[in-house]
Amino acid sequence: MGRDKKFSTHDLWQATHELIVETGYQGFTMSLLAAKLHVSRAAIYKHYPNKEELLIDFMVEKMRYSVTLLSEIDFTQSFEHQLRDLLERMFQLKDLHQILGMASTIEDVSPVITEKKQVLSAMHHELYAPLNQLITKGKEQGFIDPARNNFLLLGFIFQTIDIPNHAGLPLDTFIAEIQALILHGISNK
Amino acid sequence: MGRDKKFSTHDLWQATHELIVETGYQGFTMSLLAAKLHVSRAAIYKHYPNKEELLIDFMVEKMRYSVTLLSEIDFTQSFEHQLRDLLERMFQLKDLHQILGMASTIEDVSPVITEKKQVLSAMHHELYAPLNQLITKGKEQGFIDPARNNFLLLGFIFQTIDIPNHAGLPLDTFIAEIQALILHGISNK
Amino acid sequence: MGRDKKFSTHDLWQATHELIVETGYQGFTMSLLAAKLHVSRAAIYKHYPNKEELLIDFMVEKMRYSVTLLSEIDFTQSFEHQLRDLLERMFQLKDLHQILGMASTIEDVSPVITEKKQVLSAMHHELYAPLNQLITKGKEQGFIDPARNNFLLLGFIFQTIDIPNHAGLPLDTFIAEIQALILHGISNK
Amino acid sequence: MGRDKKFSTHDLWQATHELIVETGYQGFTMSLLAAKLHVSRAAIYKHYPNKEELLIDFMVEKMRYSVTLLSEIDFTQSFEHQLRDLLERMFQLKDLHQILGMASTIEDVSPVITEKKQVLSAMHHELYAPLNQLITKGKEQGFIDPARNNFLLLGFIFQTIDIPNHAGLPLDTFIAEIQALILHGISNK
DNA sequence: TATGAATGAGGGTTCATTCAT
DNA sequence: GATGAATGAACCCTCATTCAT
Repeated sequence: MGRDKKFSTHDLWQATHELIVETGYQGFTMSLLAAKLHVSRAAIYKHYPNKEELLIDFMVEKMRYSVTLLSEIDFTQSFEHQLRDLLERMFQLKDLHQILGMASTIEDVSPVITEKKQVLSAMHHELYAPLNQLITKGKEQGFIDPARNNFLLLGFIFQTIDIPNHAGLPLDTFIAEIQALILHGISNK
Repeated sequence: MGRDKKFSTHDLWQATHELIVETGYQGFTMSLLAAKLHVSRAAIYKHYPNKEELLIDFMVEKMRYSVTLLSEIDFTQSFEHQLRDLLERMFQLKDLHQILGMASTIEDVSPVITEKKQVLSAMHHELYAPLNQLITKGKEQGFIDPARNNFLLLGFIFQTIDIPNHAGLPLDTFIAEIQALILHGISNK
Repeated sequence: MGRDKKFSTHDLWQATHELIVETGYQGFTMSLLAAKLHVSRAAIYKHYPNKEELLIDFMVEKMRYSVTLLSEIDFTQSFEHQLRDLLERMFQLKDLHQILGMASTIEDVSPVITEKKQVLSAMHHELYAPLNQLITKGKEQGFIDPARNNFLLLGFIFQTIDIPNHAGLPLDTFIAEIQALILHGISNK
Repeated sequence: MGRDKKFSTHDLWQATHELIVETGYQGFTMSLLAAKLHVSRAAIYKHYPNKEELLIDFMVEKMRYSVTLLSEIDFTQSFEHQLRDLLERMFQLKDLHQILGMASTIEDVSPVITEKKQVLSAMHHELYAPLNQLITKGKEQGFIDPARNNFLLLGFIFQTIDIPNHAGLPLDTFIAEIQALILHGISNK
């Protein structure tokens, strides 16, 4: 019963994803979202009780996907293969990283939000785990100087992945280049 | 003579800078800016006809400063010293880089804005010039493989500089680490 | 077995009554009403074309009941018994009186409404009839000074009945007290 | 400096008073209020940060005035004069009583509201004090049976004052009639 | 000149009502 | 015949901007 839906929850998240990437958190409005979905603003409130909860749920979902994706890495590979594997997966998560950074700016309009923000924060650590694991492995196997600060290396990798592909390289080449930069920087051997 | 101005253009830009770093582009409001200047909102409109133009001009000004700062590098130094010099200067411009990234999100509310955005975009290239020059030098002197794509290397350096200092390293150490990462990546020599 | 029974007009009025007492006219929403009936909002529109008409009809119905109840008084009783009888009946109509007071605030969204509001207004006079009759009787029998204004006495009785029972007296005692106040006011004999 | 005000705080309260009497709490909207003041909705927010605070402040002010007015009664008068005095004062406060009844329905949108609601509640008791005092005096002087419940008598007086003057009696006569009804009810002496 | 006052557009949200299955 | 989905108007509130002193 009831008439056909004009948009599914999946559509909603898809549009949310696009919009948040385009406008950022502060520029994200229900009007724009509704327009993207060709739907009235009110219709969105049938799915989510308010903007904050919509965004938080969206982020949690994305985060869950990210954590899963990164945790599925085969840890038995060689260091270099594992790095390559990781990079490829992180590429799929590209704007996600950006999106998740916005989580902290979501206002605590209800206890539900506060709670979900904490969940999100906790998942952030899970997200780092495989990377940390890889760095540790690199240190153990002599690829990385054990004296180096893990936070710094983590930040370095995250930042490097976000290099914009202004040169328009094919994805494969681009990833290979990124990997080379991460491993050896700009210097000639 | 007229009465004393309550705030100078310099004050205005100072306040704008602080506010934009604190709140981001979308969180930037004329109310907050006026409050920071201890001035009425209306007063700001004596200087600038609207928020967009104020921000664009602010960015152009910052950009001009950045271009100047980077162009003052001593090009006669060795590659490594020049890199270090450059990094230190880029560190001074840190939140600037972030600020300039917002330029594209400024709405084209008038042709003046559109035009100034183009000016800004053009200056972006000037900004890259010293970096590009450095890379070229590196290639000539055999530090960098000449086959490598300049855009990529540029992006790499910009991104690496933006690594957040979560580990809380002292600035000097931090810059040295950044330089090492740029030059050699995470690998052990 | 069969499906759940849908709601009857009686259910509708029952729920309307409860809801309007709980929330008042302005707080009355179709959502709340539908929830009380365990039915979709749309279902209610099968019975009534809009909120106003529903409420007006509800009020007319209640009014009809009230008129009937008050007109069934035995007019052959003594003045005092008749007063007591009347009071007891008016007590049964307590929240009704309150409800009917809201009628004037219903918006004239359609001519039908306007018309029914007039009907309601006319019935108001019928409602007063037994009371008026009683007052007249009281005047004839010397209980009430014939010079007194009937409207005033009517208003007095209506208001007195609406005294809130903050003291928490048992109903019987409460009615007796009300009657005493109506007859003799606060003065000691 | 700045241009002339289109409306003063006094105008605001005047309009608030009228509107709340006309529409009740739930029907009270900022749009209607702004319209009554021939002003934009936004302008009102220069005076009060939100609807609730406006209404609560309005009520507190009215309550303060009421408490003052009632507490200025000369307690040395005879019981009957004091009653008359009180009634006349309560007549001035007529719709106020109705207004204050709405206080409890104001939503607690901020701690400020919650606090002011408590203040209001406390003042309510102050408001009753002179009436209570009068009743006690009446009991002591033999005008009122000491066995009678004070709450009931209070309620009775409040309700009686709210009798609508449908008969259109001149105020003086009307008050005299009210007093007579309070003292002796409808019965002939 | 700088200001306080006012405004209109737009943001989030709710609600009566309509639509289409 | 009842439902879930969708809508538009209206609500409260904020913000960039203009007005008039």
